[in-house]
Amino acid sequence: MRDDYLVKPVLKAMQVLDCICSSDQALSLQHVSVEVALPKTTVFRYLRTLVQSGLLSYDPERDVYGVGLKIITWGRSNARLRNLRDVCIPHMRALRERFGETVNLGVLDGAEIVYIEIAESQHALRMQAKVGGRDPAYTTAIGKAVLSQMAEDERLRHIPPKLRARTGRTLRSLAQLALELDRARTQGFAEDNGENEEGSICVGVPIVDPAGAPIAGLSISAPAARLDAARKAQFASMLRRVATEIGQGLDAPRPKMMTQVRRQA
Amino acid sequence: MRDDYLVKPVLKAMQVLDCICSSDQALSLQHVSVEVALPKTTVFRYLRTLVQSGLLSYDPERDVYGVGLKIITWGRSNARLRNLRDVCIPHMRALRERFGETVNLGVLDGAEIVYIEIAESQHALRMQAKVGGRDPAYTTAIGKAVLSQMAEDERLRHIPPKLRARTGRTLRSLAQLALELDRARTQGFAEDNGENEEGSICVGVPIVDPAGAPIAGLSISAPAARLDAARKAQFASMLRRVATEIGQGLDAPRPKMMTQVRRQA
DNA sequence: ATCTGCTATTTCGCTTTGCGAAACTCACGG
DNA sequence: CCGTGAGTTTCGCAAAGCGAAATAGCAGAT
Repeated sequence: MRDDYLVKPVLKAMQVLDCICSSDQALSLQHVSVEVALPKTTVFRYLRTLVQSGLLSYDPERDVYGVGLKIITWGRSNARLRNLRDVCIPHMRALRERFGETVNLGVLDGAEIVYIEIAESQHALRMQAKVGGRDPAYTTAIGKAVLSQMAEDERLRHIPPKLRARTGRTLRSLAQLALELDRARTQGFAEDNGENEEGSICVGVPIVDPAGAPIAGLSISAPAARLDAARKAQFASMLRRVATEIGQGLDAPRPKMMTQVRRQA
Repeated sequence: MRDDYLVKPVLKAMQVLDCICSSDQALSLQHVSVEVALPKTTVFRYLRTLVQSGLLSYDPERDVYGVGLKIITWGRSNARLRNLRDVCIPHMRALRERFGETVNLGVLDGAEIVYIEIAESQHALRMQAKVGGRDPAYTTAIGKAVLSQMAEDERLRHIPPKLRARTGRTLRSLAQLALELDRARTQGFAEDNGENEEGSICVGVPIVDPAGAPIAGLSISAPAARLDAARKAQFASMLRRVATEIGQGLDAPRPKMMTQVRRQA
């Protein structure tokens, strides 16, 4: 969707917002200004405006801007994902209880997988992804599972032009990746043998909605030491069963809309 | 912080964003336009711009706009809160194991308490607040605990002019509330006897940082049937112990800043 | 105490560019 | 086949966003 309808102040303000929200600490005007490469005055105005809107918080003591609480509220309130999450959580908990390993739910965003729910293993040694965290799609089991369900052209839009190696095992070429995805599609699940994180193995399956679109992926991850071939196969078949069940339990892709207006201006 | 430096396009775009993010379903242009009371054309431009920035998602199939994934990522990445959460979570889990009831962590935002972490009871009958959810400060144990630590003038800025009754028990007058807050301060914990949710009882304590500012509150909630006076007292004393420990474990309120610039423009 | 170098604010005039009414397109559904 | 109601595009005006530069405020250093 290219566009001549972009409002520049908003675009720039969103850059500023992104800069602050992506940082792990509150930032000063100066800092933000150089980071987004916009004039100090401009950034100043945006920061004030964003604070006013409740998206950012301002600490007058230290003259720094941080993430506002409104965003935290929002982060949890995406209907489509909440629905997905609500459906998946019980299954994920059950899988964790049964196998004792971490279960991850992720969706594709551009070329990245975003984890939207995680049921953590109770083992002391466990994978530590975070809800909201991201990994390249092509290095993860979830990502590969989702990609494997896509048509060639669609797929390419979710793979970066340059495959960067995260570990020694990361696939380097598109050809290798295509092969791997084919294999994943035929066998019904994808694997990640330490391609994303050294020593961490994942088995992932796609979740496809009733219309056949792969909208998310489910995986179980564990340290290589705890995951031999037999256990991996067991995980895979269990994941597949769960994923198809979930897929059928999802809203058909045409929910109701626009019943009435609520809030006032 | 009143301001003459507000950029109107940004302000209005944030209204649009808020409208979508606060809704539990994706919304059409038309819908948003009437809800925020801005001309169709204007809203159209903002929506496009926000999609472009990755804050909103667009479903061309149904012509509706929803919350973008970026926001979910952001929601989990507030340094100050993450720090607070990281410190609190183990304690909260421990409390839940020990007492079997739901433990809530909330911070004050304006006149509301926002729950930023919850350790849920395993009882079938349990309180069901959600992370990111909000309640008026003056009706909750966490809110009252936090308010009780504030000076009179500061406090007033976090109490709405009109106290609306959530249940038959909700305090109706500022005088009553002031009395209750005084009691909370002297006894070191606050109570909510079904004032926020019928049949739900809470015990809450403030978490104060090393500088003495009440930055959050911790509470245990349970159905009235499971929470007699003795158990309530037990919870309160345990909560107080935990809260002081947490308070001391927090960053002293003057962290380091602005070491160097990272991302490029 | 004064200076110095930093930062956040404020001013100000230019003209960019955001605005929204109205015209247009397009897909349904009667 | 035309009406209805949605999203999209056009267009000309002047509101208002812009950013250089001047100012103020606050450190720590001299």
